[in-house]
Amino acid sequence: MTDDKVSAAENEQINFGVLDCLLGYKLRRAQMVFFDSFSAACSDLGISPGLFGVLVVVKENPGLTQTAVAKALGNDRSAMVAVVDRLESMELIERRPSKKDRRSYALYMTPHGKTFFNGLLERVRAHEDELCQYLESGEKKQLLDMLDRFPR
Amino acid sequence: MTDDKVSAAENEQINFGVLDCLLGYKLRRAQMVFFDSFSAACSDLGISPGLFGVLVVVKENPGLTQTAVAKALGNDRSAMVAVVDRLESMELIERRPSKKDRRSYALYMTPHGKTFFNGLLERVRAHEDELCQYLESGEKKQLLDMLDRFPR
DNA sequence: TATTGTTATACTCTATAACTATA
DNA sequence: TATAGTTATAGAGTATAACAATA
Repeated sequence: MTDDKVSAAENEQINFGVLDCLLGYKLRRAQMVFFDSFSAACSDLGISPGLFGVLVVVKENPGLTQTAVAKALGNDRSAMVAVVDRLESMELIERRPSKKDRRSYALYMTPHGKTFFNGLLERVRAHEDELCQYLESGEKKQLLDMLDRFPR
Repeated sequence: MTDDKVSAAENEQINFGVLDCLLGYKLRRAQMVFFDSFSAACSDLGISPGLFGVLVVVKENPGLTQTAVAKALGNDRSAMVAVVDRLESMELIERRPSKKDRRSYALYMTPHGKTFFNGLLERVRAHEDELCQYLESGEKKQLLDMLDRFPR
């Protein structure tokens, strides 16, 4: 196939119709970009966006139960089991038996987890800054503010 | 459990730490809200956000191949097979043998598909407007513009 | 050789229901 | 009776590799 003679169907621009003004579609596309970028930056450390969220919440709120972390992040508590298993096997967080309620665990970040998290956070910030180059000064704040307004 | 005496761990506000200023996290949360709203509005019609995207692209670009639609929407062509099967079984689109290339199909929306799409679009617009109540005048345009700038 | 549609496969994520031990 | 963690399970969604037909 030559460069100056490609079929119309291949060369033609796609018409996205109503998708071009649908927030749901644009949010999904943008989120895919961020997801891929995050993965490229952190997958060699074994951390996905979902695992990162759990790490942050456990770090900032030591002693929370699995169910409380799941609720905070909008996940189901059944899905937390494998996540906590994995983060515990990486020795980043630990389950401690709750003293008040023998049904539940209190989650804590380990000392190694805190060190690991510092390096991880550098990667995450770099990935974030990389993508924020497409925003003008002040726009990131506007964007975060708008995204925060959609109710859960 | 009484209302005025709940445990600190349950009542305490969660500290989201760095997540509060990470676009990737906020985009995911917002997208989940839109996804759930879309599903609530359209799932009884058997249409998910992903199927809707395919419908729009086929409607606006009659005659595209499956691979071209997949590329436009950022999906893998192998995933298109089940999607087109389903939309064809709903008699919304149809595969026609391509005249130029006997390997591929040209995709078209059926007359029934066009009628169906009009009703579907009303639902989608209502769902979009419902969520846009949380944005001030002019902000939706700003938001779409910013989301569009992140490169694919 | 390369590409289209297809199949098989697998992996992640997510959601539901049911079980146990505790409350 | 209700809840926490767990398990099993199933459904999306997504990605890879390979194949037959065709280019």
